[in-house]
Amino acid sequence: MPHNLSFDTPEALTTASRLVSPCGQCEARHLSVCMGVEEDCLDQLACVITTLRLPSHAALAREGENAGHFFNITSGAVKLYKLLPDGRQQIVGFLFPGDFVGLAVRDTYAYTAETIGPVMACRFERRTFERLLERFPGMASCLRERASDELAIAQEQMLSLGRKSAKERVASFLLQLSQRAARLGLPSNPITLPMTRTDIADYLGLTIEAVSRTMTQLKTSRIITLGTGHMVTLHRERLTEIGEGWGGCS
Amino acid sequence: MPHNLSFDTPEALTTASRLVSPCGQCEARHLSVCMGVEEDCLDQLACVITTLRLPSHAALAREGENAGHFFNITSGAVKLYKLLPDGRQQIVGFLFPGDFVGLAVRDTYAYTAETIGPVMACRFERRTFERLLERFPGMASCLRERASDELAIAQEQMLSLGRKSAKERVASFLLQLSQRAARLGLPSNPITLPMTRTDIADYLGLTIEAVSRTMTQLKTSRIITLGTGHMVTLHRERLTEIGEGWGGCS
DNA sequence: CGCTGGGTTGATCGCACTCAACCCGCGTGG
DNA sequence: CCACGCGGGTTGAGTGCGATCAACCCAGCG
Repeated sequence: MPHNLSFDTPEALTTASRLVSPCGQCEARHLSVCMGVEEDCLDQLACVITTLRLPSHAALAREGENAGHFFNITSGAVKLYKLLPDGRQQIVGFLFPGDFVGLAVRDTYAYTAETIGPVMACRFERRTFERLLERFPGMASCLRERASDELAIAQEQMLSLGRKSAKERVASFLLQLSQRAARLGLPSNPITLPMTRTDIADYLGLTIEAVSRTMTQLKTSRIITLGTGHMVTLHRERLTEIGEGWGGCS
Repeated sequence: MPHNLSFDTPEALTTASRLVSPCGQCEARHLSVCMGVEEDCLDQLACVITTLRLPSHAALAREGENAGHFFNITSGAVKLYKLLPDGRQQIVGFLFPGDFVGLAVRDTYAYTAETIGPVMACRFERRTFERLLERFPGMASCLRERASDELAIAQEQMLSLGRKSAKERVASFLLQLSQRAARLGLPSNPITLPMTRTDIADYLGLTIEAVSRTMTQLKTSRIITLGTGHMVTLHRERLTEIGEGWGGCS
């Protein structure tokens, strides 16, 4: 019996390259395609999944806590952040539908995972999930690929944080969001920022003021257009030039 | 017939938690322990491995090139770095014996991997390696763990780059090196820095001058002691306090 | 109506960057 | 033998980018 899940991005579920959320029976097809699981084994999956419907600012996992679960985001967005004792905060990643919480985890969570707006997610018992991976090598290799992708994104982010100017960081961040939107089957040019300026700042290693100033600077330079809501239109050529760091001081 | 490999860190090979370098026959025992490979399948591994003996400043992989190989470091140290068009450089990781080059890679290398001093490494054909992973699920899950570890390190580094002061970055870097030395079976307190100040700067998102100043500042504060060569003695308590960012302005 | 969260803009400050000089050890060659 | 260049490192003086502090705007909401 299919339940009434509503996906923000139905297109996401049709891209075979992504490991999408196996919530119950209704995504059986996708599981078999994406995770290398035979159709007749799906019941084993369905019975170990808990479907979560979360409000804004809910914590899926907390830094330092015992890592008992593993999540897959179904809809909405999640931020992963680390804290310093005095309250300084660094967001180490944003997760969107299809992404996993718990890839970089051994025994305790290394970060707090908090929802940005309402989120739907699938939750697995960690141990159960490990056993599933043993049974279904396709799932395991898929997961390995995803971990690789995350690592590549993290390394790109290290480049931003370590060597790029505020303008370059904002530019490459917007382009990154645009790419992720495209991968989710959403429009890649007028993009929507699901997170606040504070979150962007905490991701880019800047202050909220610096982000705000940089955005208006990009706006007045006609490199982006700020629309209603959190819509942003990107003028790719010039934005790419800046984001990739072509000696840009301008 | 065992060949005359000399390991910088023989102790490394005895820690079952690490996936050590399977160069030829002589590490058969470790393979079977660490990679979940049956002893009688080792020939399959041995025959697809190329043993490399590299000088200083040799490139194992170059950013943007086709990712044809997969490496495991046997001895020495390697830096992974990304470049911006105008020459700015960010080191995204240091690799030591037992570590892999190519974890975060899909089709092309996302970084350049360059040796720091003489290095010995094992090289696999990428496709062959993928096939091995299919045959030996133990290897695959081991690799997944390693990717997770790398990701966790990367996230910790994002925190440093985004939110820590120069002093805090240097402190946590030294502590990180100390931990890695311990995992390799080397002394964890008087540690040796295998890399230059320039490399440290490019890893920490600082300039060489900032690194130098910070080191002398830590030295005059009696928090570290700079010895001969590239030896550094750490005074853990205070260094940890700084490195973990306890509001430290002092 | 006031309060709050999110965002923008202005003025000033300070940390790390930049530019520069200098030291040391080492290898090379006249 | 010394001169020289070079890579690696340290130290000093001045600058600038982004942080900090502060004021303000706006929309939503009880």
